Parts: sequence; C-alpha cells; structure tokens
Amino acid sequence: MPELPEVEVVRRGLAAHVTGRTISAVRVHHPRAVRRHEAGPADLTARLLDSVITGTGRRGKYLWLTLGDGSAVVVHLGMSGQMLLGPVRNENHLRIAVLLDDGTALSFVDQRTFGGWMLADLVTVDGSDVPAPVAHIARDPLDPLFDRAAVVNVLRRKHSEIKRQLLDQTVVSGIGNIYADESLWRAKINGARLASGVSKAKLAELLDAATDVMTDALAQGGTSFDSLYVNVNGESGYFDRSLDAYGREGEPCRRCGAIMRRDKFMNRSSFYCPRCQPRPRV
DNA sequence: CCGTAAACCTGGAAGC
DNA sequence: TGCTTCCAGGTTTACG
Repeated sequence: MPELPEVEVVRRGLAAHVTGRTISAVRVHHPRAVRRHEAGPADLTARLLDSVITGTGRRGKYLWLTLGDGSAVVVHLGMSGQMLLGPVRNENHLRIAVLLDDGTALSFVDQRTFGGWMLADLVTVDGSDVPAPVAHIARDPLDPLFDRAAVVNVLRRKHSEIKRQLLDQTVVSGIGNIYADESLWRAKINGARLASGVSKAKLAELLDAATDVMTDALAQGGTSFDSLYVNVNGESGYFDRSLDAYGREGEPCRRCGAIMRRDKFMNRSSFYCPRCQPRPRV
C-alpha cells in the first residue's frame, strides 16, 4: 500500500498487535523480498529469531519495527506489499513469514516484489531517530516536526516543476502520484508549473493541502482501488470515493464542472482540471 | 543540476 | 476465445 496514509494504516495495525511480542520463527520464501538486506536472507532470519518487537515507526512511505537490541526491521511496501496478521488466504505471493510468540502469523505478501525488508541500526538525524536506510528521506507532512517554511524554501530554490518536487522523497516524503494530484487540485496549481514561479504563500497552501488530504485519507482507512491495498486484517480503505482528481479523466471537475484531463508526466499519469489548474505557457 | 527512459515484477483490463 | 498491448499507489540507475 504505497502512499503515506496507506502505510500509516498498516503501521497502526502493527503497533496495536505486535508491540511487545517475541519472534519465534522466520522464513524467507523469496530472496527478492530481502535483496536490500546486504548480509543476506540467512543473516536476517538469524537476527530476527528471538527478537522482541519494542515498537513501530514510520517516515514517509517507510515503516519499521524497532527491536530489543536497538536495531529495526525496515519495511517498504513498494507497489504491492502487504503486512498481514493472521492466516493468509492466498499464499501465491507470500514472501516472508514470521510467527510471533502468541501464535499470530505476520506475513509479508507482495505480488510485484518491489517492496522488501531489511535490518538496520538507528541513526539520529536532525534530532530524530530513524533507521539508517531512511536517513535520506525528508520529514513528511504528518510529522510533528515537519517544517513547512523550510520545505517552501527548498521548492523555490530548485528550478524544477512542482509535481516533480512533490514526488521527490528527499524534499517532502510520503506523497505519491495520487496525493500529489489531489493536493495540486485542492490548491488549484498545475503540477507542470515551475515551483520557483509560484508564490511562497501558494506553496504553503499546497503543502497544507497535502497535509489535509492525507489526513482525510487516513481517517477513511486509505485509498483502495482493489484488494492489493489493505490493512493488516486484509480490509480495504474507502478514500477512493473521495478522490477529486486522480482517475477522474473525462469527468466533471467537482469545483467548476470543466472536464478533467489526463496528461503523461514522468512516465505516469497526471489528472487535473484545465480550468482550475491551467497549464503553464510553454 | 535537470530531465528522461529503463529497469525491477505480476496480473488485470482493454483492444483486436 | 485467444493474443497483444497498456497500465498500475514506487524507487533506483544510467545517460544525455
């Protein structure tokens, strides 16, 4: 479940059920799921066994489980990763299986195998402890220490299109293709505009829109178009019904009635209202 | 520094 | 009913 709200839904589910548990068995079913753990599957398995899960964390689209020895299991869901508690109905895409000391199964299921687990130590960055592989990821808009003014300054400094920067996880994290389009629609900005040409006030408004839309999505359990995006209990979220831009090509803008358009951008789709969010002159 | 394309994968949907 | 092509909530790398 890719973007921040979906990842946070998963983190909350894990926090409620795995904190304080000890790992009593581990099996890596597919080596690709641990390819970013450089020491290899055997090392990961050995170090996880008998570890106590002391807590959970998240920054942007990365989530992690902290362990008793001070290290952390870093999880990225990629495009199709799931963290499931309890029996798994379809084991075709089961990549990692863990058994907890209370008998609960924790499974990493990932159809496309873009996601994965790795073990890492925590490092302190700008006053916050995060796993080393997450050190380069910027704070996300739901982080209490998110510095909106600082991000606005970064956006203005770079000579680059605004949507490209919204998707740059080293500028602001957690935003993916859906919430970038939703944020731009709410702020009435076309993503193809150069950020340096947008006023500071308008960029602040855009970041506020990102905060708001992801908060709203989180309250609805995230966005799920299909069964690929589910919480730890395999349940879908409902925010797809509340989307104003993403996937609405050919439908009327909910604000002005103009027909929504889709453009190709960065090898993916961008949905926007041609009247509320006019394209910049080339 | 900036932008693009391809790579990593599977499978559902749409087109012929 | 096939078969082909395109598409998908992400990230990394190579290259111009």
